[in-house]
Amino acid sequence: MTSDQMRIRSARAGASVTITDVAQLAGVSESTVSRVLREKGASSEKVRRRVRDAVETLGYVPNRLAGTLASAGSNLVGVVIASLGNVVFPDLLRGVSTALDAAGYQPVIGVTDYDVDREEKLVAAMLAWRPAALIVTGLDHSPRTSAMLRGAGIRIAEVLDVDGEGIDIVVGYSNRAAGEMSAMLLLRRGHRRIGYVGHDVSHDHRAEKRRDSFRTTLAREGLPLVAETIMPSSSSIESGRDGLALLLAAHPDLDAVYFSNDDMALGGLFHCRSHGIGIPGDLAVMGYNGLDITRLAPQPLTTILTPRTRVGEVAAQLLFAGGPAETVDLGFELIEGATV
Amino acid sequence: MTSDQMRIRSARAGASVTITDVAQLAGVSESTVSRVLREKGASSEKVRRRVRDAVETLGYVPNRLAGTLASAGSNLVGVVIASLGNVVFPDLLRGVSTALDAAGYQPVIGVTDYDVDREEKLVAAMLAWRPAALIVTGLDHSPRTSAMLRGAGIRIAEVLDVDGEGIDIVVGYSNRAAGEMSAMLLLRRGHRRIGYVGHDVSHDHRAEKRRDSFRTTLAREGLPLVAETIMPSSSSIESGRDGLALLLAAHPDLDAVYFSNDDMALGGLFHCRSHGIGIPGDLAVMGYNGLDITRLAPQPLTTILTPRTRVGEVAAQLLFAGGPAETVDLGFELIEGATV
DNA sequence: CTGAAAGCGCTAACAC
DNA sequence: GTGTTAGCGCTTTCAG
Repeated sequence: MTSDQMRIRSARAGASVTITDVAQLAGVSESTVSRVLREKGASSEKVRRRVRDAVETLGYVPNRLAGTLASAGSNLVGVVIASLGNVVFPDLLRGVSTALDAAGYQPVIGVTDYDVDREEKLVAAMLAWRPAALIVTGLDHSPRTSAMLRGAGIRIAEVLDVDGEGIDIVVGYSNRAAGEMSAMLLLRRGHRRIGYVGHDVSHDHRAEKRRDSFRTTLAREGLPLVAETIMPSSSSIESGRDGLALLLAAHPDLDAVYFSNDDMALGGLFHCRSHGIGIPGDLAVMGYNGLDITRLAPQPLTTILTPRTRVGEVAAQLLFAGGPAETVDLGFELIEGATV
Repeated sequence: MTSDQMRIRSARAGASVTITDVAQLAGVSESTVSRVLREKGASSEKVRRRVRDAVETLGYVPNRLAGTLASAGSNLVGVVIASLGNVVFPDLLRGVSTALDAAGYQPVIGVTDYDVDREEKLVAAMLAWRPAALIVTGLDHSPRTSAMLRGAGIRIAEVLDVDGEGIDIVVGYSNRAAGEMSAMLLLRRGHRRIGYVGHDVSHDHRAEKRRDSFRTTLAREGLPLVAETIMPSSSSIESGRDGLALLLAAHPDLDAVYFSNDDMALGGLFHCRSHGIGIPGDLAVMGYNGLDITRLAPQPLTTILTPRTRVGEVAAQLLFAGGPAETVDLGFELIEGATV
């Protein structure tokens, strides 16, 4: 290799400058460079200076792959969420990201799209990076996923749901309680002919729990659900709008409708507004999540505000707090808007 | 160590079963296990079976750290976004995640909160994991960040903006063109006393470009911006609402207002509705982004729809397409709603 | 305070 | 087809 080739090689080497290169340039051993860089163990001011200079001129970026392999212990935290199309998850991520950041960890995210098999694959893939911990959504996993999580030897946080058995740390709120509270509110306000409009919840266990509990509560109180429309797609404004249209076409006499979440409810409100249906006079509407928009609108939606960002924060903190396995129910807040 | 201790150790070892353990149990060499697992090179059915069984009974999860270090080449892709509080970024991530997924890569995300220093730190941190490629938002970086990106030796995609010089791959749309188009539309519709309500754009270069171009265009057409209100916080419905209130208090005679984005514009609409200001009769309102809600509302907002999810997809694809450095302008779509 | 040596768990030639 | 031998780039004892 000519010296020209070498120059080219080192120029384009970029990220592949190694600790050996730094050591050579600084005229010290690799272990010394390592110590200086991690500020572990003592070192003389002179050596530190030389190492720092070498790092600078070489543009050395430590290879954490190698570092982690050698020392065992990465700062990666896997975060497996169900979707990015539902504000709840970005909100959750925001909390996670903030807390992880403060603790020096970095999130690696994966999106399951509510698919159990994808969750399984994702968890396996994350585990392969030997993350420091893992955050997954919900308590319902495939047996293999559960087995992997249990056997991973790292702390696991399951979030956004507390209705069920957790593996280690669980942070969330009760979707069942939310469903029940919604039913009770509608009844208390005197509504008697109640319907439900939902998205496809066959894979969204949390929405399913809300619906089941809502139904059960109504039945228990002697005023069972009159009718329901389940849209085959995931939740969206559009789907809420169309869902309500369908439901009302078949049951024009309903006096209240519970939606699977705020996006759906918003669609419902839009339908009513453009069809001259008075709210809550002609029809009461209730949602779930407490999106900013539904709370700030001129006619605020009656809904339940969930502390999802806080859930992310708390989960991320608990992961590294060294405490025992525990379930933290952060609760939720009923927003008595103007639509019920 | 007693056999009991060993059992305990291996039981809790969980993720730390190594390829050596598998090799031993299967009665083959480590390289054979490696080959079987990666389906590279030939192997007899018998051996494959034994290896698979061993993997299963041991619950072996390959360590990608080691794998990557040995083979050079991870499947991680760093994604640096500005925020999670603005729908644009989750939407972008959705596209990225979909495309990456299809290609067998995994996103590692970092959030800068519009802070250049945090961006610098994040880029360094991501580079330390030797990602296969990197996606960053915008074209405006600190000199050190730019240097790192250039010297990383991997493909870089800069997204959501095409107004400026890119490093490698650039996918987005022109914020300047959007600002200009908005100004021209308002003028064409006969508005003459135009104001602007924005969030703090000192770190949000894309919003800044829209505003500057909007202003410049108005001035060029001889009808300069009458007044503007800049809220000190990041964009939100609340801040748009309060911003418009302030602006109108000082300039009640405005006939149109351009907002820094749809969230802000929504807040403006809410203010108008609760103060009896007719839209677009008394005041025209224009936003930017084309959120679902603004398009589906009974009175759809006049705005510009940006293809952010597609941007994410295209960027992720181009990263691994092996093509040359290029800039892809995906354009945007003017949504002529009912508020102008 | 600093250096030498031995791995971390895996892949990649190269033999056999 | 399968095993052997070297590392990948770093951290970590353990000497000195």
